[in-house]
Amino acid sequence: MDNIDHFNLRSFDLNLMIAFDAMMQEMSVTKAAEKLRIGQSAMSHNLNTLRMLLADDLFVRVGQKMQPTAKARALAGPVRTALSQAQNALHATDSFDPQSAQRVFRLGVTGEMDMILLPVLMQHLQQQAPGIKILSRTITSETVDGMINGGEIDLAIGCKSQLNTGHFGEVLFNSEVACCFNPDILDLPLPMSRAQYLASRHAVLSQTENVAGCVGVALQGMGIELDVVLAAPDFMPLLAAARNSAVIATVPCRIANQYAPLFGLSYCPMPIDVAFPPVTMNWAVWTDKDVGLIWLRDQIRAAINAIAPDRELQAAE
DNA sequence: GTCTGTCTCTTCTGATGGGG
DNA sequence: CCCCATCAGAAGAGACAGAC
Repeated sequence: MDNIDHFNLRSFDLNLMIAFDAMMQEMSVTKAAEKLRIGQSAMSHNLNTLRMLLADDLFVRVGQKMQPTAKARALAGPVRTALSQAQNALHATDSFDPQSAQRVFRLGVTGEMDMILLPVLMQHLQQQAPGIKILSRTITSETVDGMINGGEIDLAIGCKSQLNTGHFGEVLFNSEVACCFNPDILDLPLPMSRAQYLASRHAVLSQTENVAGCVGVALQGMGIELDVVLAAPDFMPLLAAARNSAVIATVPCRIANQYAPLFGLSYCPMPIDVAFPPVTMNWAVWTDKDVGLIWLRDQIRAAINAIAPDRELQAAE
């Protein structure tokens, strides 16, 4: 604690970190102000103060939205962790020792997070909490409310930003997708063009009865029809299909980065700019008094931060 | 050492203008 | 038209000096 620069911290109001965190979640001065129950001008002033203190624009206006700069994105994780730790220090009424704790945590995760988060999270837990066990349950946007309300799962991680009242939630990262294909079967360049993407046949994720999947539905909203020939609730069948047939598997960038090379697939960013729902973490209000679960929540944040951001995706053969 | 009055600074709101 | 930045003014908190 002796090396903390109290002089600099004196000029940095903790509320500015809260304002920054709200901006990262809302990507809008107006919405962030509403979230913190202050006026838009006060929020704008907070942002301006942050810009001066950190010598960076932090958020730049692009059309109707505020886009975070590289520095803002780099600060997002550490700021959220610091706020969480401060909150824990103020509210914790019990103690939790990860090294000695013996406990089973029940995580509700979507297929995507199953494959992205759990390998990294387990690596963290093996080192820091050898007595902790994870019971992973598959969730969908339809089942998550009932499972978290019924106590079947402790935390829910996936693509659903709003649960019923009585829950806390936060955005972990924004979903971006990549196109994976077998270069021995499909003669496509890297990166492929929008026209080449639309002229191909597709394998997409779908957790509903709709064969168009979340990608097809998002494109339908833009007036674009995708030729979907395979819809599956998990990503492995999509990548396997792309390996064996002339289809493009559209999957989250993190999945493409980690798993496309294992299937011998080439991949590149999706050539159409589509806004998908962000990946979120949700938990019931009562769990906020559970220091063990708060600790796990912070481990999940750390694991997410340890995974390369989607924006780093480059076309790869 | 404690209390009180005054000044200064910070942060807020509401109004308004400008950019996309 | 929506949203952000900026300005003027108000309110509250903190710093400081003087009185007791």
